[in-house]
Amino acid sequence: MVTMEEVAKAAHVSRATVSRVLSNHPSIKMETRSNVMYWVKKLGYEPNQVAQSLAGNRTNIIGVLFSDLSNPLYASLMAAIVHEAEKYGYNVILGDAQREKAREVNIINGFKRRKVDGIIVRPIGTPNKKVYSGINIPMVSLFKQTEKKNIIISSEMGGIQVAKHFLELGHKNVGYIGPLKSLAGNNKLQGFRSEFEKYGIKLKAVLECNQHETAENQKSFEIINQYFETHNPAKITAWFAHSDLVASDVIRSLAKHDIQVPRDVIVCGYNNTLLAKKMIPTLSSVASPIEELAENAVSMLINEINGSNEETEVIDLYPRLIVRESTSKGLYK
Amino acid sequence: MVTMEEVAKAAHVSRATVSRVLSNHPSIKMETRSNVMYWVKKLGYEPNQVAQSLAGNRTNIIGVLFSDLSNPLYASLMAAIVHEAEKYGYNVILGDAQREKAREVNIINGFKRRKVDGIIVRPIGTPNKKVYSGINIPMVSLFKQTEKKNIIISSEMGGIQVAKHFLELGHKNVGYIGPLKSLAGNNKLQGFRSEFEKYGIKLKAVLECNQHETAENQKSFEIINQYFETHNPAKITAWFAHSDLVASDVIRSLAKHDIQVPRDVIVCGYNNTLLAKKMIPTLSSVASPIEELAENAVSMLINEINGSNEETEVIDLYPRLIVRESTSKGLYK
DNA sequence: ATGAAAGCGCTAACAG
DNA sequence: CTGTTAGCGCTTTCAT
Repeated sequence: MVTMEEVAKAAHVSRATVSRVLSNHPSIKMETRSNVMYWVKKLGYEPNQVAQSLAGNRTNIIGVLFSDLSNPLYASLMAAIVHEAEKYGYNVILGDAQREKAREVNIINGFKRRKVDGIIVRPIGTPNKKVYSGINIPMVSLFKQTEKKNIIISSEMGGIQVAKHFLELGHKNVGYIGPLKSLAGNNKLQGFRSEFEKYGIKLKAVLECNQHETAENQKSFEIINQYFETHNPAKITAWFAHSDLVASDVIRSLAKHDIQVPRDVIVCGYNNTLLAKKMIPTLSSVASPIEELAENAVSMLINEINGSNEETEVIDLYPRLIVRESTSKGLYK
Repeated sequence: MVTMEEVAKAAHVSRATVSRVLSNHPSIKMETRSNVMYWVKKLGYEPNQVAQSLAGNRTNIIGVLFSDLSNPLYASLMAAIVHEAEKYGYNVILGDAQREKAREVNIINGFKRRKVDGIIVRPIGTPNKKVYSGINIPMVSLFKQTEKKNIIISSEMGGIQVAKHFLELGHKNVGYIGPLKSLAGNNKLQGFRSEFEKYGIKLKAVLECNQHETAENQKSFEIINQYFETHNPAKITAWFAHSDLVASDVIRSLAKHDIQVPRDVIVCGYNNTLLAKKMIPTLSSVASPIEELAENAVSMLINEINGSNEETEVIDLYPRLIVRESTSKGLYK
């Protein structure tokens, strides 16, 4: 392996000079610079980042921790973060807590031992104060608020947009299906409900399903089927599902009862996954601004790494409803 | 920050001893060990992995490089690799070449500067000999063969399985749609075709579409539509699509022509994505053994890191057809 | 069984 | 503008 020492010798300068040339230090004569660069190239020298990290007290690595990478939303978010970090010359070390709080702590401790310059985390459930307040390195939390920097995507706003869309299409018999206990689920419902209440309209059904975002979990299908056993499936003409997966289950159940989407009933999902884009019918869905989220998270983090203020801060991002076939037809009753 | 030095002082031993205790060196008296551990805990000492890496000449990091993370298959593979690596105490640094060869090289060079202990890579297109042969650290290639270690998933076998399935259902008028130029596409087709040829059956249609695995790309939809303009859509009763996305387009186009799947025509996809699991109808699809792939890749790599043989090696994994609604009915003509 | 000492390859004052 | 020097925090012979 070629070391800086060897370059220095070949170029008849000190290691310090080589180091300066490589880090574009201003006080270097053009001549020395080109001489050094000549030898750097000639010898094929590549700096050892581990040594740089130790000496420079800076790794240029950020740790990214997800609550659950099997959720496709997070998988694409992760890609976006990697791309964004790369622009700033940062590498990403990845952690997946797989919905287990214990892992969450372990992974964060691992990040610390690695001396990552900062952490981006999507916490599991309600962020544990003990864990998150005690983190003494730059941190940005996604989706959940902590005492550090935070980027939130307003689920309430998502619900409101869907409600407005349903209202425009003239629907008054509407239902929601999704989790009620989780914060995100609750907020979606809040927004959705409040918008209808402005017009004195009450939700005709609120079905609870606290399922995880995995394809194998069929709970929501059973729940909606069960509901249709005792209720006329055609009565509610517009369903808001808390995820695309659940929306797919709703459509499937409706189909089982010979109800067509969107001809008879319309359905809206959430997350704008592949499924929404390619299902038949394609699914209207609320899209989170993934790229924007990644950009904000990375730049916010790097600002803090570079020593900007360290106070609590919250950025609110808004999701956007993407209308597709599944809500493409109004009923105008 | 608590350093090893401080622990050593507190415990009245040398740093070497602390180091030995922490790395479970055998020649340490029980008494010293517990004394040292007492102070380690008391002071909350956490080893600095950057320093360990520099001194120990080993980072316990593996670099993982994908050709294109927007492909959902790779996103889940990545999660599996992260989980697997964690079991061995390794962290993963992630790279995404985004289908650009130039990035591929840059990222690999970045990995080298980071002194990763090994690299797992899914190369873009045909692996560039210059790039891949010259990598002088342990490496495992996924899906494509290089002169290093390789794990291949036989696409040919996937095609064969689909063909067998179609044959069992009595289908003789069958078509393929997918890329012909890429290796994987070609192999799928080879396997599919050869199985039918055993029975003297020729494929009735082979449609080329070299699309990327992104939801936005509608090319395959146009291609199949175009085909149906000049061919009776009901004539081919079984389609093999090279991906779930393309399969979805086929089904959509058939629906447009009032052909129902699977009642009139059956369709099989590839990759076993979320889409396949949740579409309506659910989609039969060929699943790659992601977990197995991750396990093999990581253990193969770590074996090489730990100095096992360094010869070229190839592991062949087989995909598995998962039958769902879209091919659930035979025609028995 | 433990300590002393020599690095790992680089950065960053401090001097000149 | 460049060189000298002192580390960064740990591992690992080589002694004892």
